[in-house]
Amino acid sequence: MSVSSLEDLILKPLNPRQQEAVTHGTDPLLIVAGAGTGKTATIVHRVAWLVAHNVPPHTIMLLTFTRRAAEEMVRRVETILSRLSGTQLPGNLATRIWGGTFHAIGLRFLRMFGEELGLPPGFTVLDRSDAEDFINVIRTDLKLATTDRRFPKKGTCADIYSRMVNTCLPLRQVLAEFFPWCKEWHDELDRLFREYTARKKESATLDYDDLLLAWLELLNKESVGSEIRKRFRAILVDEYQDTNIIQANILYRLAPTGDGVTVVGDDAQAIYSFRGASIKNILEFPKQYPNARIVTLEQNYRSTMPILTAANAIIRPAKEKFTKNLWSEKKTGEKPWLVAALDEYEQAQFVIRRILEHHNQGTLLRHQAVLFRASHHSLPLEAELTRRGIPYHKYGGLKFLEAAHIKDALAFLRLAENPRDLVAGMRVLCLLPGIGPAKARKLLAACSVNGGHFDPWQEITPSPTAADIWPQFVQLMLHLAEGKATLPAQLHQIRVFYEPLLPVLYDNPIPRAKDLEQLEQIASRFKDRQTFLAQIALDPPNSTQDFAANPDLNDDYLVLSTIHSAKGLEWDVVFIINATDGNIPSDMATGSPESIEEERRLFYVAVTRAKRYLYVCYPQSYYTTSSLSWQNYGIALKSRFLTPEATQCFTSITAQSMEADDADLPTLARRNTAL
DNA sequence: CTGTTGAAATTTTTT
DNA sequence: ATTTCAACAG
Repeated sequence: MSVSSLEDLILKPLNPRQQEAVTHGTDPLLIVAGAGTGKTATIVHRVAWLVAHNVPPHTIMLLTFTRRAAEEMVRRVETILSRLSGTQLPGNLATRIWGGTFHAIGLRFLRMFGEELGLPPGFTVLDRSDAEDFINVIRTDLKLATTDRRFPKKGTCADIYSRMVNTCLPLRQVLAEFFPWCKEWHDELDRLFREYTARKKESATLDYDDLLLAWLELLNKESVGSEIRKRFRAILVDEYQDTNIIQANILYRLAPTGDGVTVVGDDAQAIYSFRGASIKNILEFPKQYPNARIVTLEQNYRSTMPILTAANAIIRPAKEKFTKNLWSEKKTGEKPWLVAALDEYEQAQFVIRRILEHHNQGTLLRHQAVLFRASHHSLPLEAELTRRGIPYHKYGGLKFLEAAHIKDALAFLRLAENPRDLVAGMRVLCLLPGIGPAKARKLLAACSVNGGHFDPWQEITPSPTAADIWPQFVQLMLHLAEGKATLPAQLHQIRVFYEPLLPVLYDNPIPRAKDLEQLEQIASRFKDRQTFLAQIALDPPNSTQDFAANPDLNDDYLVLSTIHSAKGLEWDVVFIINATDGNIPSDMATGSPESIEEERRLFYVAVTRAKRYLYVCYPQSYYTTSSLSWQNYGIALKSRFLTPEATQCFTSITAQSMEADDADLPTLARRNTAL
């Protein structure tokens, strides 16, 4: 096939603006892509275009926000190219394009060149909760729990630390701006963080933030930096509005001239400033790269016009820099609904009723989603869904891997991989009867000498209570450290040792044991332990609790998601619940004008997820669920973002008026028999 | 030093 | 409802 007809085929499905972006040359390119304007398609086709123009896949880097996004894009590029050329492309593209999150790709380079920074080859990655545990260990060591006032919780400490790193601001300023209630602890926190940094080095562990910092450091090294730079001819960054300063620096160090750089984003959808993301990155891209070209995509392919009108009205009061006005060819459609409910219970009833009605009319459950600001907002709804046997998957909530017993099992593996890993070591050792934090510390000190080995443990009997189990434990660790067994076999051995401990350690040992089996299953898909551990730290699989009452429905489930986790996704029917002032915007974010602006964008992101039907619901009062509750506001108002102008774009109703007798409420079971 | 119990405090979103 | 901390028994 000739190049020109290949070009035609790549460009054919695209609109003129998208084509412009796809065919753009090597000067830096900023694609300002409004919600639903075919951003992913544009990136995918641009990569395909590059490959078709003899840019070798292994010289293309595709940086995305989630691992899943990267995988999907690379897969789509592959599909396009193989369909168009009619032949199989040389090699497996997916493995040849450098696709992944900043963190994942950073890790890849650190595995290759980490020694240049003095990183030991077996270093392990701490996920968020590991980092918290680590901080907690140090916090008790430093005896920061004084009696007069309470020290911030480990999670808050980790938040503060991470914010400090990702925004490159001094601790004092971070506290003043984002954690004013912790200001008085400045000196203690400072000591804590210094110690944390030092101990991470000692234990050969990197947290998420370190992955970025170390990657940047690598790029700043003359030899490695140029070695990495010369490997790449094209670098594409998705969701650029949600990158932070370090990430922008990484990009700059990867391609100082901006040659071959494409960034894609939407300043109206910047919602990750709590993670240190800086909207300046996208706004100042044209300044940083003066020869940059800007292409704006405004034609929306996702939603109907009435939904877009509402979305445009919601974002209008924001001070967007790259003004966009989304439009669609789908002129007709139902106006979105603004639903007032008496309380959360009535809201849940309404939502479920509507979901079932849409389902009856042929919309699968998985094409419908309920979105909310904070993970716990969905709890009343979940209770009701469970009661009625409606299956759902929740995203952004608790992860499968965060369950204590799963973390335990993984800690065995991590410790075997890196005997110096303090968090994993503490975790594993404290599981054994008769061993607490103090003994665990001593034992870890004994085995962390000369790079770390478990041999010294063979000579020790740590305590009478542990006398029985200790030799077995040491055998297990020695065996795992040898690394001869396959990964599933290793996990199996861990299970044999660990499962008998479950009943002593936790309630419900039986379901937990089942989870361990499942973990073994998951592990069988991975080649080696190191990859498995890294993947699982960087990309924890979302727990998919199956509440399916009916096995036929196992493959269809309603989606519940936080708005943050809904980024980039779309559904036919979208419900936004708890759209009250105090939830959207969240009470915790009303401190500064900037954070209120971010909440507005968050609401905008939620609204623009809907393709055909949109319901924005708000309960007018809250239950004072328990007298213990310190949040017992009686009356709630609808979100301040639902201005009169925005409200006009909705049909206002009350949940009650839609609610008929419970008797004619459609049920999943009844409809099921009809299928 | 470990493991348990009860009282007190408690700020969302996630790679 | 959950997490943290202090006090106390073994």
